[in-house]
Amino acid sequence: MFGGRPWWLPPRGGAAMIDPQTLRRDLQGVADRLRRRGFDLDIAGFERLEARRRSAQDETERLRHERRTSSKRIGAAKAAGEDIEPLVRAVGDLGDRLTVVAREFDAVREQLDEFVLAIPNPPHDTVPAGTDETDNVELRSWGEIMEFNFEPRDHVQLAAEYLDLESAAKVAGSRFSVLRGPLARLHRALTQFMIDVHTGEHGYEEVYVPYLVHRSALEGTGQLPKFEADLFAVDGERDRFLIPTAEVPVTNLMRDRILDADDLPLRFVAHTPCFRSEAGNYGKDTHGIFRQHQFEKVELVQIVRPEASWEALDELTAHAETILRRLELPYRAVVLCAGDLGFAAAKTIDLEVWLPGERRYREISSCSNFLDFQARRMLARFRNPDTGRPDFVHTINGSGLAVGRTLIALLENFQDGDGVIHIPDALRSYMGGVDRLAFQAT
RNA sequence: GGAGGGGUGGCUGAGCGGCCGAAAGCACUGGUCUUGAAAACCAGAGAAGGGCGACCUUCCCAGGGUUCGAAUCCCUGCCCCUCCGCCA
Repeated sequence: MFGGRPWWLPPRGGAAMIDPQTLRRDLQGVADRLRRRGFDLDIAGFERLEARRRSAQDETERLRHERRTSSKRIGAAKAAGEDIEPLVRAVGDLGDRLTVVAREFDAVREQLDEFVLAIPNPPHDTVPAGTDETDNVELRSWGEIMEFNFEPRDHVQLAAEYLDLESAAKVAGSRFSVLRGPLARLHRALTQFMIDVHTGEHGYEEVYVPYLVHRSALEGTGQLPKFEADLFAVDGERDRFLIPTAEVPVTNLMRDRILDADDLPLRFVAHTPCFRSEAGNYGKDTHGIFRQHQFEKVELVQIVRPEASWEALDELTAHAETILRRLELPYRAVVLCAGDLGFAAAKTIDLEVWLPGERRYREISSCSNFLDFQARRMLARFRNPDTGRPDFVHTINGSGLAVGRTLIALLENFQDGDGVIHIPDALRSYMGGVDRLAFQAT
């Protein structure tokens, strides 16, 4: 009614993340769980806002009720042919008083929305304690780490002939890459292979989605409002951003919907470029194409009923692992500790592939269960047949896999010391049948 | 870019400044009937928020305005559809 709320924002009340009821009922409990991930919830601040909200809402609704009943009475009197004037006069400055308190109510609500939108998802109980990646816990590992009888090269050395970082820098700056010839084809082959496995064997529906999205979509999945610095905004008359992951457009397909329970679970796979400004990562991974402003990713998204989400996380993680196994790439799965969790995730399992060039495991996929955190923000619901009422769905996603990093892993793991890269069986049909690529390594 | 027409509940679709949270149909839930199901008939049922509760408030694309009172009237924005032009 008052205050400019941009059209692209979700309806008020949907703009929560933690269930506001839970927040009010068990503020201390929520604060305790959030502390595990290093988030300090301002309890006193919240209670102050809540107190203001309560009185403002109370007064607003009381005045509205009064206006409603008076107006009805006037209508009835008019219909009966009576004199309306005294009744109209009795209403007096009701409208003005209502305007004042309603403005206060709106202002408080806006502050509450802001407050609540900035609260991350509390970690699930099974998430290990810890503050950073050194506290993550390995769950399992797979594959033999290659022992070379020569000094393994890294991907930049191996692919030098077809990896043109100078040209990329010339046209776009640092952290961009140009791949040529067989390298570009290998990159494309990987993408096709991944999508085919997920659609053909894992039951995912392939979707093609926008690479530019509204602010509201990013709020829905949790990248905004807190992490605007990580995104590329597009200058122009409207608020649009390049997607940092396909998770954003794909998960938001369910925005503002009430799904049939029979339609769940939904499984989507999308191949998109991803754009990240990598602000705050200035000195990190500057070598090669490991960390880029633009990269390709095949993303898996599942929309499931609440009771099915933990099983779905394991399932989706296994789907991503399938790609690594088919490509014969050694990897391990680690569960992120509370302090290393992303803003919206309740639990995350990272897949880390072995990179001989660095002699260590590096992240190649990140699979998360968001519970109803994202669903609540974007109003994604299903009609619960048990109650007949709409309930929030749970959302899960993960990379299956990051294509550029898979390319790195392939080059580094399957080098033979003479500039020859062996192509794993699973990929050969996508490479026109060739089983090796010969590169002029430096 | 030019000209028109529209945005109403899970979906389709009526709607007079007060009797409209909103007809009707579909879908849904319960009941009758049936061995069971379907069909038919009867009944119920929108969403969000607040309150221990009786109950109250909000919501007809969004924002603003007129009015005692707005789904309905006015202004602005967004989106969709049709036609013309342009274009991959």
